[in-house]
Amino acid sequence: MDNPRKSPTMTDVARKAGVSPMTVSRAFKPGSLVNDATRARILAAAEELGYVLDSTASSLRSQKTDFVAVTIPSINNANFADTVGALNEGLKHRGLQILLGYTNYDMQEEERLIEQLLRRKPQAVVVTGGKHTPRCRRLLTNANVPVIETWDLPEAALNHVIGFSNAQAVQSMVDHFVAKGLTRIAFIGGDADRDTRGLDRRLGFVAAMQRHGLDATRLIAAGPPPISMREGADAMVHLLDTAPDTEAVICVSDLSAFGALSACQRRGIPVPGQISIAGFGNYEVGAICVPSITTIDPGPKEIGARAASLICKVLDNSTTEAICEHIQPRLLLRESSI
Amino acid sequence: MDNPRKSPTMTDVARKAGVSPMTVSRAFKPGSLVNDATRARILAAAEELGYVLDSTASSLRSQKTDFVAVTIPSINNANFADTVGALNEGLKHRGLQILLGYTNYDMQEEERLIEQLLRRKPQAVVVTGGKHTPRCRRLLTNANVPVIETWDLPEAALNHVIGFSNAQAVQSMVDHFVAKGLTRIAFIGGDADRDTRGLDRRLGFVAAMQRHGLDATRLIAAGPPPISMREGADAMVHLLDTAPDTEAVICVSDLSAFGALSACQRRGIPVPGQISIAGFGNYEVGAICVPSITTIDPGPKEIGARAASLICKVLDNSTTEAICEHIQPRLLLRESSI
DNA sequence: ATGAAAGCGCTAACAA
DNA sequence: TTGTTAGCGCTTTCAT
Repeated sequence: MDNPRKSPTMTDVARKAGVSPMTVSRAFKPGSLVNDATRARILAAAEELGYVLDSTASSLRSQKTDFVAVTIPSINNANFADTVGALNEGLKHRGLQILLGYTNYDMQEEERLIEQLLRRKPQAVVVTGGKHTPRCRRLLTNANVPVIETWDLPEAALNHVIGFSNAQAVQSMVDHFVAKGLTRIAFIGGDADRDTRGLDRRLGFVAAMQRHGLDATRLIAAGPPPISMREGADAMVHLLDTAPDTEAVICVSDLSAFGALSACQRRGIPVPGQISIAGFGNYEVGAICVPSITTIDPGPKEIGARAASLICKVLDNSTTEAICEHIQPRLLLRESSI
Repeated sequence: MDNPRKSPTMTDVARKAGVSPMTVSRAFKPGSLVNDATRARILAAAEELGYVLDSTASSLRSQKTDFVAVTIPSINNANFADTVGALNEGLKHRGLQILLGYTNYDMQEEERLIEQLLRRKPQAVVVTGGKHTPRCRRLLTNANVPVIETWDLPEAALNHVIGFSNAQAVQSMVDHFVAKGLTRIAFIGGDADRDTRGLDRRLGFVAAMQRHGLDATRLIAAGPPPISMREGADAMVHLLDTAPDTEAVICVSDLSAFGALSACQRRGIPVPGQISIAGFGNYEVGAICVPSITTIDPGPKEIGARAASLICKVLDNSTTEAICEHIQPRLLLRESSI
């Protein structure tokens, strides 16, 4: 037996198969010209030796890592998970492997993460959101790879964009409620200084309310993101205590909306009889619960799928032109709102 | 201007800072001995050039990739997301980067994924579940890196294990219901041939029912995994139609349990008044909804945190001894069961 | 269809 | 504290 700590290399396989290392390399590359019999002999030798191709060496020599770096605020969020899932689905056929990082809704953390991920020399970068630290922007620009900002419409795009306006989406929800005759409308969201998409939604709420000449001060800050069900429930309790005449609540996400709904149910407050509730994101819970929750579907999977297509296109053509694709969020009216 | 397509290398930085490439290398390695002034000069030169360390080359030379390969059935599952999140948290301080892959509850896909991930030469591998194709087992064994199987207690462990018995956990739930005097108990889960943890839970249900001398044939197959809220709701409708005298339902996860609960609410069937419901996994929805859902908490974060600790320990000591850590799932009694 | 030579960018090992 | 040499395992390039 040889030393089990040392893995076999192409040279070992080549010797065993009676060919040169170069031929082994070709045998492992799908589209290349190797005699069928030779290839079979090589693959058999490799299997017998337990040989596994070393992508590290391959990447260094060919200057192609087949990595795509992706950052999302949190791993435990079904919306971002859907985007990453669709992205992965669209990339894996090309042999592209996602390198995933979590920013924890923090631009400083994003900067650290991007710096670390860029060292792996990804062939494309997909980030969530359109706001970044100056150094992060510099790092991404210098990297000379396609960058896609998602889930937002940045003021100054780094490169490509696949997103939508969070503010506008919420404005359409406010318009819907106002058209139904509701005027005392509240917003439940996270603290303003972290989650920029959540902040944009709040700003959209305030802008729309002011446009309608309505009171835009029923703003419940539910703490630092992520704002999930528990935070939504607590915020609703607070709202019911401080502004019991509220007619409708728009929540930063379906998760907090479901929490808010549950808080109403525990207090015996009919939804939508006394209060209408709306969320954001079209999470599964909002479609299944009773009453189902009115929401906005920003198409998380579509964002991921389009990002994958764009990456593939750019890597083929090496197109330099920056693309900006707008996703149109859909308003889904359900039982939780009149 | 130089060609923007070509990134600067250590040699470029070294020339600019007036030192040798080796000193630049040391300057970028946190714990190493470089004159403070020299290091400052080097980092300034690097920043000015927009230099980013190339981990690919570094990994090849040092034979340390700082990758940890992780496979989970689905990205869109809060339990596995919690495990990966805790794993990431425990690894990032050491500079270890997770390489994540999704098996889609398919052992063939897992084999393909593991083969691809092993080419990246990870320094440890964490897989979900204890059942794998023979070739997958061979690949993992040959890789000569620590392997951790999680979320299960494998019959024949590959190496390390951090898990629990899915069957036993569900048996304890059955015992609880039986002790309460319930006898007509059903199980809602996915088709038997894919999700092995789900299958184990079903087997645990059947074993416990038979041990109590009860009818174990109220098994609703909700289709191929992932079984989520929609599938749970549909399965509950089917159950209510075919076995309306059922007193309790145990679901393969809290998501399907919540779907089942919603189906009952739509039919006006009181829970737990007429039917008790239990889930698995301690997802947030089950804690927040009304009534809250009785469940089993298998400690997803604890699994991830322990896996991270184990990896760090093994990479330090290069301990060869295989560890098997049992997690004790906790029964959480809530409002959905009497 | 196959092989030989060279080198991707970095760091281990040794030297000063 | 810093420098020199060599080479990690593979693939590009050129040759046959």
